[in-house]
Amino acid sequence: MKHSYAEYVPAIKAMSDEIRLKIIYMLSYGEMCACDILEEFSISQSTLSYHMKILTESGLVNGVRDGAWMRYTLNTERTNELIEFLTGITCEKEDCICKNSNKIKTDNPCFKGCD
Amino acid sequence: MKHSYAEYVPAIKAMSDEIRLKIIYMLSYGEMCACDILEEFSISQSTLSYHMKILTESGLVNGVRDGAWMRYTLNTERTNELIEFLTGITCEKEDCICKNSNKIKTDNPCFKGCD
DNA sequence: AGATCATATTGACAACTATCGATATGATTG
DNA sequence: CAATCATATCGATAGTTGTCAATATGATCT
Repeated sequence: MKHSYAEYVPAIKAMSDEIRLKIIYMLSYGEMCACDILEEFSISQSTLSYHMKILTESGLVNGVRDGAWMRYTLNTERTNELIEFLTGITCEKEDCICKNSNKIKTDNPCFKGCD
Repeated sequence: MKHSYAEYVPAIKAMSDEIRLKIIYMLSYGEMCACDILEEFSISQSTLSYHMKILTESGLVNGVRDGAWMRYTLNTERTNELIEFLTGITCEKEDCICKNSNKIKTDNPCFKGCD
């Protein structure tokens, strides 16, 4: 497997913040505009804008203008790619999730594999 | 699903660095001592020690003393848990990896699911 | 015990991050 | 077009990060 670690660093960095992690989770339920996201946090509007920029520039989140609003969605293609990457680099050998975690195996119809 | 985002932030942060990502990948192939890891990078010994501390304190990596050496292994239970968490928060709805990525589904015997 | 090897800690420092209030931009609405 | 609403950018600032050289600790081996 060929990995370009540096390529994924900005996306991982984008996820390494509690606020941004929550935003990702919120967006996993569907599209939201900035003002709706803002309501969920006690941060200033400029701070949210900063976080949204990091999320969109990392590719994890798509933002499109809709009139005065920004409509944000999760870029699930990108998040899936990231999870595949992380699965790949952590899951090479014997202790792999694919052999040892029956929990996710039985609970989830999604998890596909490691290598 | 109940998430404690803050709980995972240190581990994600630990992965948000190219050097540490590579170390994780190297450890996925099996145990290594600090001096072997050091050889793969052009950083000072103290800098590696700093990175290993972040990795072990995040729980992603186990370190045990073996005489003068430190033997490091990947904590796959923890990495699996993290991947399950990330899968969970990004994979709630329609565009989930479980429905759309045939690649990982067919390639990998591991990926289990989302929710 | 003294020398040596492997790793950790310390102190310094430049770069980066998260935050805010203030201000700017861009769109909508009267 | 003026007012207003939604979002972005700017400047300042405190805190965090990654790095190194120097030093300390801890183990091994004469």
